[in-house]
Amino acid sequence: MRVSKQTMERHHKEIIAIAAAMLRERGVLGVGVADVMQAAGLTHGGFYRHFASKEALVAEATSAAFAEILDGLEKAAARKGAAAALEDYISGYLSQRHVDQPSRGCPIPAFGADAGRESASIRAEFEAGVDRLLAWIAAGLRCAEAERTAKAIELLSLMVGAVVTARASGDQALSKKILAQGRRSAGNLISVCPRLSQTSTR
Amino acid sequence: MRVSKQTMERHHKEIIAIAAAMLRERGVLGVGVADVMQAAGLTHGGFYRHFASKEALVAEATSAAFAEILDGLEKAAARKGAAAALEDYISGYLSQRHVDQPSRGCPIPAFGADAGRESASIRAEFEAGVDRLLAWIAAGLRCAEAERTAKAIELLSLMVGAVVTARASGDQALSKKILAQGRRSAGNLISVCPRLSQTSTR
DNA sequence: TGTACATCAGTGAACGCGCGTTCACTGATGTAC
DNA sequence: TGTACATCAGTGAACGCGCGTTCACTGATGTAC
Repeated sequence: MRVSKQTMERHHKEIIAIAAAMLRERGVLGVGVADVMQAAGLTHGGFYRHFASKEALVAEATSAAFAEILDGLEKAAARKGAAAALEDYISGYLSQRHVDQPSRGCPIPAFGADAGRESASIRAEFEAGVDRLLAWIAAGLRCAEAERTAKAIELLSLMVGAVVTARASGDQALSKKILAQGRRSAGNLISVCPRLSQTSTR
Repeated sequence: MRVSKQTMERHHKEIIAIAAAMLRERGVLGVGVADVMQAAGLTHGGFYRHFASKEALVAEATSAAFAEILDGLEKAAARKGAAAALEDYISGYLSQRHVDQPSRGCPIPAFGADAGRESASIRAEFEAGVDRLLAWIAAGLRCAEAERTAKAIELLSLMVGAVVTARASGDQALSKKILAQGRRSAGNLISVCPRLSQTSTR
C-alpha cells in the first residue's frame, strides 16, 4: 500500500545505503536487486518505483559510498586539521580492518575494477568521487602547492593497489607484508618533500 | 564423440587460455562456463570432463594468467637484462593500452578484488602469482639487497592502484593524469635508492 | 599385427535456481472541492 | 475543516533468460587378447 512521502524518501535512502555497502562487499555483479530490497525490509517489486534500473541504483550507490566517506573525512579535517586527518586516513586505509571489511571502506579497491566495466553514468560517479578524494588528500599534504595533486595521486594509487593486492592474496603472511610496506611507503610520502631532482626527472 | 588424448589436452589448454583472458576482461562473475566453452569451439556439456567446477577453472585460469605474464617477463629479462626489462614492464603497465585492454594484462587490477571474494584455492593461486611477480620485480631493481622486496611491493602497489583507478575513472582526463603521475612516481622509485632516513622512519 | 570391446570426450537436452524487469492489484496518502 | 476521489508506494506473482550442473547418449579412441 502507499506510504507517505517522508517514508518513501527514508526507504529510498535506506536502499541506497544498503546497496552502497553491498557493492563494496560483493561487487557490482554480486549484488542483486532482490537482495538489496530484502535487506531494506521491502519486496523486490517496489524497486522500480525508486530506480529506473539496477544500473541507476549502482550509479546512485556509488555516489553515496563516496559521499559517506568524504563527509567523514571533511569532518575529521575540521576537527583535527587536514594533515592529522590525512595521517589517520592513511593508517585506517592500510589497516587489516579495512582489508577484511570492505563494506564501509573505500569504493576504489572494492569495486573500481567492476566500475570500469560498467556504463558511462556509473564511471562518471566514480570519477567524481575520485576527484573529491584526491582534492581532500591534497589538502592534507605538507608540500608545495604545485606538487600536491601529483603527490595525492601517487599516495592514493599506492593505497588502492596495496589493498587490492592484500585482499587478493588472502589472509596470509604476504597480505600483511604488503600492508606493512604500504604504511611505510605512505609514511615516507607524507613526511618527505621530495627533492626537485626526484620529481622532475623523467 | 571421443577425441584423442592429445586433442583433449589441447582443448584443456585452450579452455584455460580463453578463461584467463575472459576473467581479466569481465571479472569472475562476468564469465560463464558456456561462454568459455563456446569461445573454445566446444559445447558447455563437456566442461565437466575437464574441470570439477567453475571454481576449479577459475583457479587454473588464474594460475595460467600469471604464468603467461611471468614467462614473458622472464624471457625479456634474459634477453635485455633484469633492469631494462623492468623499465619496459613499468611503461607497459602504466600505458593507456594496458588500461584499455585488460584481457592480456595484469590479473591483479583486473580481478584481484573479485579474487578476494572467492575461495581459498583461487586466492592461493593469486598469492602464488603475486609472489612470483614480486620476485621478478625485485630482481630488476637497482638497490641494496635488503631493500629490494620492500621496493618491489611499493612499486607493484603503486602500479596496481593507478591502473584500477584509471580504469574506474573512464576514458577521461583524470584517467590520463593518474597514468602519467604513475609513470613519474614509478620512474623515481626505480631510479632513486632512498636514503636510509626515508626507509627506516615509522 | 589384427580384432573385439571397454573407455570416455564431447553433444545436446534438461535440471533447479536466481537474475532484472513487468504488471495487476491494494489501500493509505495527498489533493481538490 | 470535512469529504470524495485520484494518485501511487509497495505487494506478490509472473515474465523470459542465463546461470552452473547433470545426464543419457554417441562413436572414435585406447587397450587387452
